[in-house]
Amino acid sequence: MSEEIKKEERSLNFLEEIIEEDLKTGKYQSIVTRFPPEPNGYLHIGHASSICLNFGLTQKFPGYTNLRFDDTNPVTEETEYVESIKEDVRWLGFEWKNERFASDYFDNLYAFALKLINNGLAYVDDSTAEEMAVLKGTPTEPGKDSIYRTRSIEENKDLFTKMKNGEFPDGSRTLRAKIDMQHINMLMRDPILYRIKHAHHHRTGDKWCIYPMYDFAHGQSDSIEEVTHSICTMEFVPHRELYDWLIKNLEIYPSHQYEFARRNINYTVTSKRKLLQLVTEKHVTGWDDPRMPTISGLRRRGYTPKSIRDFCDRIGVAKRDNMVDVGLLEFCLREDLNKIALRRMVVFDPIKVIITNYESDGEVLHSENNSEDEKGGIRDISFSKEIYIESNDFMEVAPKKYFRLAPGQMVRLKSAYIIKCDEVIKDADGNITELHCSYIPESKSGSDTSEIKVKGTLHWVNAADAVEIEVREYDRLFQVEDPTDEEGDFKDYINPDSLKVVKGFAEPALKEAKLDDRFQFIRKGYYCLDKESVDDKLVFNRTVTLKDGWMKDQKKN
RNA sequence: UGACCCAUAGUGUAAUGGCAACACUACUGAUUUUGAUUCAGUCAUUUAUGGUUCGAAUCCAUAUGGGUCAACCA
Repeated sequence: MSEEIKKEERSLNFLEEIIEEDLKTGKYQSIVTRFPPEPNGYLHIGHASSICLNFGLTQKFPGYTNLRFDDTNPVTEETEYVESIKEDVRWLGFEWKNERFASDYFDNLYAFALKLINNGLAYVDDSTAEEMAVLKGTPTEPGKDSIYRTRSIEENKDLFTKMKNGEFPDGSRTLRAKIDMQHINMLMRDPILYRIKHAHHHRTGDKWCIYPMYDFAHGQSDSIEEVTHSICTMEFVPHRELYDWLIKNLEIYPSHQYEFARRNINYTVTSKRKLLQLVTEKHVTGWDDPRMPTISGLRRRGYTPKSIRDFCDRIGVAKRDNMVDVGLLEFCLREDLNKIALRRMVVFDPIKVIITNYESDGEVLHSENNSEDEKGGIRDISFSKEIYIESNDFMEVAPKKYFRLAPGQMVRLKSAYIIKCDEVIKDADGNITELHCSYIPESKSGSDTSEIKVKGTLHWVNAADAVEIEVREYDRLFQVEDPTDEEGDFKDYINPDSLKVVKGFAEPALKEAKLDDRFQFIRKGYYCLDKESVDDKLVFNRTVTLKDGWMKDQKKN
């Protein structure tokens, strides 16, 4: 209830305001949005923002959202990407009303082109790409008309038909809109509508050898689907004039384009071209490498859909350039994981502890799966005379306010007993080999009558049945906030320590881990099973560390 | 050297002519069988200058700064 109120009270973003106004004035009874990926790469965190926006709008207001693949360039697009995109959108928690492809509309688009030709608003140009570039002018100089601009309607029709019929080689001719070569907006200087590409299309096969350009497909597809609010990023602002020109001259359903600023996140890149480079040049293991900002990478890393949706919600939408701190993404992640992750104990860099006064063969203790979740239940953990603790949880010479184990100092073993360090055992070279401790029998977790107060609680594992696991510790992929803004190649700034593979000794309960489980290795971080994990070699990914105030203090001093 | 877009704490978003708000980060402190979580507190004269107005982050003008536009990519 209180959450609902909070939602209602939250102010609208500029797109929601536009929509609310459109609904209020009766311009629309309901709205239609679309998420329009090109199937030439995997979706990344930037797309998640667009997905949440487009689908979120039609959850908030009456209407629906289509998934439409912008597949007008057969040489770069593949079915593999279509499938991954669908999987990612679903995983994020959204369902589209209609699944469409721009290629579904190739016949309509061809007819639209004919209509423009018939109205004297499009012509076939025989210029080469180089000639066209010269005639196009520059942002500060007007362009010049092509000599083919004045062809007759009949000739244009004939030539365009022959283009379609495959009578010309690639690149030899284009169909262009006849607008204004002097136009201040470069996109209005007779933009190319169709180009010849004798290429196999992932859906239409070899039916076509001419393919429409983005500007002659996107807005038209919007219009065919009666999309009311076509939302795209700011770099398309100059395209809007052409978008509107085509809709007006084609006399088709008037969809409208609105632009927002794409979200940038520091310490990563979100450009398909750059991500593709990271994959093909093997800087990462693949599109779903847990260091990648792709949806599939984040998924494998252990991010939850909820945390990503929450992140997109929190960063909002506006029109100004931005660089969002990846720390916010991690905050959203931790917030969700804290509530759902199963607590487990794993020791990474073990040091043996012998509990000298523990006489029993061992016992089974109990620990809550998640102290944040009353319904999370408890699990068994075995305890005995020999255990491992983290070697950096012990210091022979402890500084002030060190709450961990040190000679003569007491700590609690999580869900077990309070122990005191009596003796430090070393080898001939002076390296610590084990610690001899004594335990307080009355301090057993849950039935503590010792009245001893300790400041520190350590995680530990039972030496006898600890399971060795592999842990992949991931860190940010880049060393600088904005790799594309630095001198030289962005790849020069890749963090060489973005992956560290370490060993861990886990409590046996982790053998039951499933791919969808989320764990918190107590006092360490959040982890999940990796898809490469097998029964006799468990592999975990570190999703994100726990916040570490102690470490921060240490670094300051 | 044109056109267009943008400018509010370190970061991201609010305030729609009337007390600059929320979240993250950072810093203090409390609680804690995770140095986590949780809780409490601290951190801005809204890019600049001028104008309109009883009153401006908001409207106007100019400047400054950042971004976009010259693919047969999307």
